[in-house]
Amino acid sequence: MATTAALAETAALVGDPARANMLGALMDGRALTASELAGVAGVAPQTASGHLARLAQAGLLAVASQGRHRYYRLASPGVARMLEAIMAVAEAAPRAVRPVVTGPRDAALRAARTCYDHLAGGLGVALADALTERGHVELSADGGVLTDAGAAFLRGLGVTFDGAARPRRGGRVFCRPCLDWSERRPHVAGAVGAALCARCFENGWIRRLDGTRAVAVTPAGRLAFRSVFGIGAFSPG
Amino acid sequence: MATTAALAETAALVGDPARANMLGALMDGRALTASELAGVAGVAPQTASGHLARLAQAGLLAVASQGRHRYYRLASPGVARMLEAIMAVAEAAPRAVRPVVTGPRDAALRAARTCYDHLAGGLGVALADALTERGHVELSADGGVLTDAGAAFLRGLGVTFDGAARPRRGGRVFCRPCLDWSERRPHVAGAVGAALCARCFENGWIRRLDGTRAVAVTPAGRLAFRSVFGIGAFSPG
DNA sequence: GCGATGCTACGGCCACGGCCGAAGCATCGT
DNA sequence: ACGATGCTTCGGCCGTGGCCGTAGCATCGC
Repeated sequence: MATTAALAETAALVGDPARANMLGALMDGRALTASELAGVAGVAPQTASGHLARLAQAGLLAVASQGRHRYYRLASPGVARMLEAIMAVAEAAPRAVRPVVTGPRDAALRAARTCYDHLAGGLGVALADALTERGHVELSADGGVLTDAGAAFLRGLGVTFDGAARPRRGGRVFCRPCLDWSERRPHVAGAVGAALCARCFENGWIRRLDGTRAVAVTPAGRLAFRSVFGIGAFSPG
Repeated sequence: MATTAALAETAALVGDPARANMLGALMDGRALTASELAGVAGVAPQTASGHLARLAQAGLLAVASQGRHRYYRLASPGVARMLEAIMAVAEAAPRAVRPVVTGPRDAALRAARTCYDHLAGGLGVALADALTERGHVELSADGGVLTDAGAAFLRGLGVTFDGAARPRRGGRVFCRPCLDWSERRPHVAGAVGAALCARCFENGWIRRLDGTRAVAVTPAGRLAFRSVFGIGAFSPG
């Protein structure tokens, strides 16, 4: 069976620590230069170059040359989903041998971060809880849906999603649940999650922290999340 | 960041051809013995034993001793989803270098097969199309839902799903869409897909083909799929 | 009890692949 | 035009890990 060979090839690409570091750094959906990726991977530029070429050729990364820089990003949302799925399994693994001291940077990641195109961590889960509590979304392990009330609510916030993601013939707007690796609970992903996240950035409610996936809630955002969603403090862990 | 190390470890486990063959053989949800898995992997028993021990320790496989046999199976649906996600990315890769002669066995797999606990391939997609056409389910890339009419329809067929999977407070029954690697289109997975698949086996509409994931449609099944779902012939490729 | 079967543990062989130094091209700045 | 920067290619070193032969332990059949 030829298909398991392809399975092994793709998995082996992710299975190298240096490449895994690169992919992890790209999971927030941004594009990074080869040098930056060499830095996060902890390898020399020429080593990183080889890794990036392989990842691009395999269709995991897309590359855009711009001046003398080359920007690499995840080739598709499917790649991000794959990485999520692997991390979910890895996280579920018996942790016996790995107490893992979670440093301060890790704490920031757990509090609030982006996950390719949507929000995750404590903030992401709190938003999902608030939306669920008010009947705006319904989530389960198998899927999720944005209710009519939820659609109206988000429209009121100025959140817009392209019509491409909604099923033809006036069906429902689905929102993909994404299992959070730190919270172990689902949060809102898919087109709805991406649009909501984008709006939060536009409104200045959150901003990126240094050069990582972690995001910080601004003072304005703190007010907004409290008044709009009823979120006071969200669990940092 | 410690999390990318776990990502790499898990991916590396899948990234070996022998182990990938084993995992692929287990994707239909059955449990196989160590010897059988050594056979599909094409390695000696002692080599397979080492691989299986590593996969089990990492939480990818569950093992049950029974007499002098040891039965290995996927540890959770999450592992199956991870493998699906990797195969989806691998399948989307530029195929330039790989014309891949699809043998007769491959053709049977493409026509109809199980995917952990539900139906995939030509039959799975045809069922999803029929259910969608009649308004019984709605599917999109981000999620899916079983309509009230669909729930009644499946109840009439004797399909039963446990209440655990349905969200609390009388919400909708979701059905997870699973991107088919051969058809490149979504089919019905999740709790609904699993229950429907189980019912098809119970009714004798389909049966397993030799020792693979492929299934054959019985004469009775051919009649049933035509009369109940309006499926005449489903695409073999 | 005895051999056969299924599985696992150990040891050594070997090769695939990651790593960097050196060198070669592009592009940008002045 | 010149050097500096960013990226890639090539070549060789070396360690990790897959592989099987041999051996050891449990279970089954008679």
